[in-house]
Parts: sequence; C-alpha cells; structure tokens
Amino acid sequence: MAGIIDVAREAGVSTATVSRALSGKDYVSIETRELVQSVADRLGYVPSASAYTLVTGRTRNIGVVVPYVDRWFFATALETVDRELVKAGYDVTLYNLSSGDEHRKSVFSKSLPRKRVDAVMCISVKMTDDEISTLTKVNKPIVALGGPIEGAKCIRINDTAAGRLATDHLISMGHTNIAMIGQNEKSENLYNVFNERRLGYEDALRLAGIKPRDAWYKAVTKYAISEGYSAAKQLLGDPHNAPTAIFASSDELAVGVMLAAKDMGLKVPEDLSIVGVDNHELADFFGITTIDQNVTGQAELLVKTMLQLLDDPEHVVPDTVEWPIELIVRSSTTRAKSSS
Amino acid sequence: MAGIIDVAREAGVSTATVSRALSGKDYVSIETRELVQSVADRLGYVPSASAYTLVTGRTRNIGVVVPYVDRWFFATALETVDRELVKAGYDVTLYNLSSGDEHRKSVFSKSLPRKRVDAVMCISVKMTDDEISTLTKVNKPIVALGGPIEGAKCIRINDTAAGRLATDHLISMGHTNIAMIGQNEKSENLYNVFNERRLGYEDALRLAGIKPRDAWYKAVTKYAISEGYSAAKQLLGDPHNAPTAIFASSDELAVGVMLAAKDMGLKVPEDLSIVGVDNHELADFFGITTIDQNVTGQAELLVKTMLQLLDDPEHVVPDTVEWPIELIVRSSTTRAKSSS
DNA sequence: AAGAGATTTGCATTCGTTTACAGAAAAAGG
DNA sequence: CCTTTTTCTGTAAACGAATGCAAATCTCTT
Repeated sequence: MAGIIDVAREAGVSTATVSRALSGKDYVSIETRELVQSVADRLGYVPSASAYTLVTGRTRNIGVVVPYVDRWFFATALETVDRELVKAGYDVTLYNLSSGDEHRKSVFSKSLPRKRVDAVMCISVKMTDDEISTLTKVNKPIVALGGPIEGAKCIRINDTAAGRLATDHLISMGHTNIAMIGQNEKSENLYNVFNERRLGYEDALRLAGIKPRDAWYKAVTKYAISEGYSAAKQLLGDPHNAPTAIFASSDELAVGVMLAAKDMGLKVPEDLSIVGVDNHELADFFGITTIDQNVTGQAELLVKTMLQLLDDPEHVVPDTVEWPIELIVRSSTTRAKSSS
Repeated sequence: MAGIIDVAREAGVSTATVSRALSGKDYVSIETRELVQSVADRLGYVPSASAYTLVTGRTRNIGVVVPYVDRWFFATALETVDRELVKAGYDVTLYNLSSGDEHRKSVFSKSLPRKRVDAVMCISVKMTDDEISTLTKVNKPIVALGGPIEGAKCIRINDTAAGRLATDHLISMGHTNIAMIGQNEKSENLYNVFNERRLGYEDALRLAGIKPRDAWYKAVTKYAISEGYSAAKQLLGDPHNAPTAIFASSDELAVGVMLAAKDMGLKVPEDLSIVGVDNHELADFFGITTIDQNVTGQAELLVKTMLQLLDDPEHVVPDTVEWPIELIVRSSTTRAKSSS
C-alpha cells in the first residue's frame, strides 16, 4: 500500500508538497500539482485516515446513536441522515443501543470520546447528565432528534400538540367516545413521546368537557400492527362502552386497529374513525388519517444544523426547533353518527 | 482532554507502563496496574483511536456496506450484525449505497481503503471485480451476505431452491394455476434474488408438467404491501384464468395479496392459497405460509466468520455456506378445490 | 551466596500525515 | 538594478499511542 513517501519519491518532490498538492489548500504550482496528482492516481494512493486525524484532530466522521435500527422511525431517520452526511463528505459510524446497558455505557464513556468522531447525533435517545458532560468535556458537539437535551441542539415535534390535534380532529367531527392506544414501556433509551401524546389527548378531551377514562387508554409494548390489532379488539369488544373513534399513537398501530375493526364486522370510517401518527407509507395505503411528522425533513434539518456547528462553532443555532406537524385527513375518519 | 502522558506523570510511571497496564497484555505488577487504572479513571483517560490505529494498523472498526437501511431485510441484518460486532469489541461504520453511483465509487476507492476499517461486510451488494481487487490489494478481508463474491466468504440461501420449495408446496396440494409476484428491477446493487426465485418457481412447474405462462408472473418495483396488493388485483381480476394460488417472493408482497383477495371477496385459503418468503413478523400475524430464511441467524454466522478471519487469516473457512431454508406452513395455504 | 531465570520498568523509535517556519525563486515596484 | 512582495518548495516538528530492546529488580535454585 503506497504511502505519501512513495508518492513523493516517485514525483521527485517532498512529502509536504504532496500533501499540499493533494489537499489543494496552499501554494503549489500548477505543474507540480498535476504531476503529484497523476502519480498519486497511478499508485492508488489514499491518505491514511488515522494519520490525518492524529495531526489535525478532525475525523470526518460522525457518530450516530440510535435505540434500534430495525424500526420504521429510526431506519428512516438513519437512511436520511446517512445520505446527507455522506454528501457532505462525512462517514457515519453507528452506535445502536439495543444491545443493552453495559454496551450503552461503553459507547458513551469509551467509543464516542475516543476521538473517533467529530460530533454525535442522537436519534431519540435520552441522554443522562453524565453522558452529556462527558461529551461536552471533550468538546464534541451534540445534535439530537427529540429532546430537549441540555447543551445540545434539538429538533423535535411537539408530541403533546400532536395528541391534541388528532383528538381535536375527532372531537370536531362529533365524537365523544374516543379511545387511545399508546406505549407504556418505561423505556430508558427513548423519550417517552407516547406519554406526551397521551397528555395531549387528555387535554383535548377535557377542553371539550369530556372526562378521560382509564378504560379508554390501552397500552402496548411495541408499535407493531399485531399490537394495535389486539388492543383494538379489547376496546371494541366492550359491550357497554365501545368507542366510536380511536387515536393510535403510531400508524402501524392504526393499521392494526383498522384490521381488527374489519374482522369484527365494523366499517371504517362509518362505525369507527381512526387516526394515527407518522404518515408512514402504510397509512397512505390503508387510507388512514394521520399526523405527518416528516421524519425525512427533520433528519435533513438535523444534518444541516450539525454541519453549521462543525463549520463554525460560534454559529448561532437555536437550541430547539419545533418541527411543524400537519393533520392529513384521509378516509379513516368521518362524522360520528348522530346519537339521535 | 487527558493523554497517556498525563496519566504517566500523575501515576509516576512511564507512558510505556501506562500503555501496558491498561491494555493488560504484558508484564505489569499488580500494584502498578491498579494505580495506573485508578489514575486513568480519575482523569477520564481514553486512548486515542487514531494513535492506536497508526501504530498497530488495527482499527477495531468494521465497514458494513448495505444498499438501503430502511428496508426490512437490511434493517434486520444490520441490527444483528451491529449487535454481534459490538459484543466483540468492534465499532461499525455504515456505508449506505442508496445515495447513488458517484458515492458508491468513492466508498470503494476512498473510504474503505482509507485504513479506517479492518474488514468489510457486504449485505447483498454485488461488487464489481475492480472493487474487490481494490479491497484485497489493501488486504481487507471481505465477508458477504449473498454472493458469490470471488475472494470473499459468503453466506447465502439458495434462492432457486426457495422458489422451488414454495411452488412445490402449492403443487403438492393440487394447485396447477399458480401465479408469482416478484421484482423486476435490474438493480446494480443487489443480487437479483428475485430472478433466482422465479427460476425455481418455473422449474417446479415444469417438473410437474405445468407450462409456465408469462401472464402468471407479475413484476413489482419494490416489495411493499401496496405493490403486492395491486399486482394481486391484476392477477385475480382475470376473468378467464385467475390463479388459485400465488407465490409472492416476499412476505410484504404476500400480505398485499391477502388483502387484495379479501377485498375481492375471496377467502384465504379456500379460494386462494398464498405463500411468501422471509418469515417476516407480518407473516406470523397474517398467518401466511412462508419460507423462513432466518436473517438473524445468517447475520450471526456472518459475524462469526468475520471474527475468525480477523483472528487468524489462515483459518479455514468455507468460501460459501448455503444457509438452510425452511417451509413454515400456516393458514394461508390449503388443498386446491377438486375441479370436479 | 551466587547465578539463572522470571518479572517489571523505562528509553527511544515508529506509525503516516499536516503544517509552522524558513529559504529560494520569481514577480513586482521604484 | 536593487528592494519588496508574492509564489513555491523543503526541513523538521508535532500528533498520541504501542512496543522492541535493554536494564533493573525480584525469586528461586543449588
């Protein structure tokens, strides 16, 4: 494997000149530059990343921390973040926290500060104060999806508002018997967006003069179609108080709800209105009314923010930007049957 | 940020001793080791990865190349690969090829050889000879899911056999009018597993004395539920020759088929038998008969193979191992109605 | 008690770059 | 034609750890 010395020798110049010619950010005569370039190409020279990092302190590498990679939200965010980062000339190394707590500890105390990354990007991971201070101590900028994180730039949606918007939509169509399906897991990794959505849901009910009932809330352990399905069956099977509308806090759950309704002989939306959250591609296919949170857009802004921070640490960036959400009305919601 | 020198000074020993004490693979007295350890902890010392790499030539980092991250197969494989690699003390940097061709070129010619990774792992990416030789020239082991790749260790399933198995299952239950839904895209990134599955499907038909018809094969552009749905509607809408069984080359497609059948008033499996491939969690939920390819198992073996190779490059590892597939019969397939 | 062997440490070199500094050549200015 | 500035190139010193070698210490053995 050819090193800079080989190129220098072959081109008859010093290694300093090779470095300057190839990086292109200093005085080098045009002929020398072309000569060096051609020799480097011929030899297949690629500078060593570690030597570069050692002397410059820069890695051109971003650490992306996610709680899972095989779930829709994270996979989508990761896909976008990676694409944008790569466009900007960065590599991304992946820190997946789903392996457990011992691993998490070593990620934040060892891997991340190990001068292997220029910055860290957190996708919906709740960091402890220790973790944050470790990182800021070694001067690594942090940007995050979700939050807030003290000392980091965050992009997030207002999950309470999302819950309220979904519920208000249902209320405005005359529904009063509105159930909700959300997540209950007290996950340490994740911001509990589901709790916030529930808060919004209950706020909206109260504002409309409806008292939230415990029986109207069904908790699931993960947001899969199957979970939504069984939760909905529970809800809809109630002989006395079956809801006429269900707010599912993810589109995958909402799909499960829809399938359960159909299996029970209920028509959507005539007998049951459903609204989800995410604007997952399934929501489009099933015609589910949803709250769009545009994960791709959020991820793009996240990368843009990080690049600005890296480019100029003094650059003024808002600590938290609240990404707008949008109600997308499809065919899963309609007016409540007048209870006349 | 504390360096090895700071630790050495503070502990009153040389940097060599610090290095040995912390790495723990050389003579160091027990007291010195503990002393150094405690000082290092107190100072929050973390060795620099680039310095380590520069002098040892090892990065403790694996490059994982995937065509996409936001698709089931890849997300699942990535999740497992990452978990196992992390357990073994490696970081993983992600090279996602979905950003386009210019990027792909730079990944293989720049990023990967840049001494940033100890080895590369390809998840279903078809590498060109140039790409392979670049990597082997710089002595980077390659292991792959899919393949075969000349000069790499591969783990794969026999997709032709998968197609045959699915089709044989249907044939053995008396079906003769069997359609297939697969992917047509001539993707440069991916091994065209779908073509192989089609081959197996047609083989099986011929062996049973059934002549495959072009009209029985529907190509989709991606394996989403929605695609399976519309393809199935086409197939089932045929007034003269509607199939009594459909082999979908992924479970997501199969789910689409099932929904289409229901929407058309057909009962599954009485009126239509369906078999998919993958053993996706959706297949379980929808009761779809499928060919299990155990992505997690394949990924685990892949990591194990890579670790062996890294540990001892002379270690004998088979060039290609064919991972066993298994037919999982659920409630989406049954005997064809006797055409009496 | 002395020598052999095992254990423990430090010194100094090495990895492959970038870059401050300085010197040389060329161009510009008077 | 002599200065001053600009352009170009080379020398050498970092960057932060690992490790071969030699030296020092300790533990046994006889």
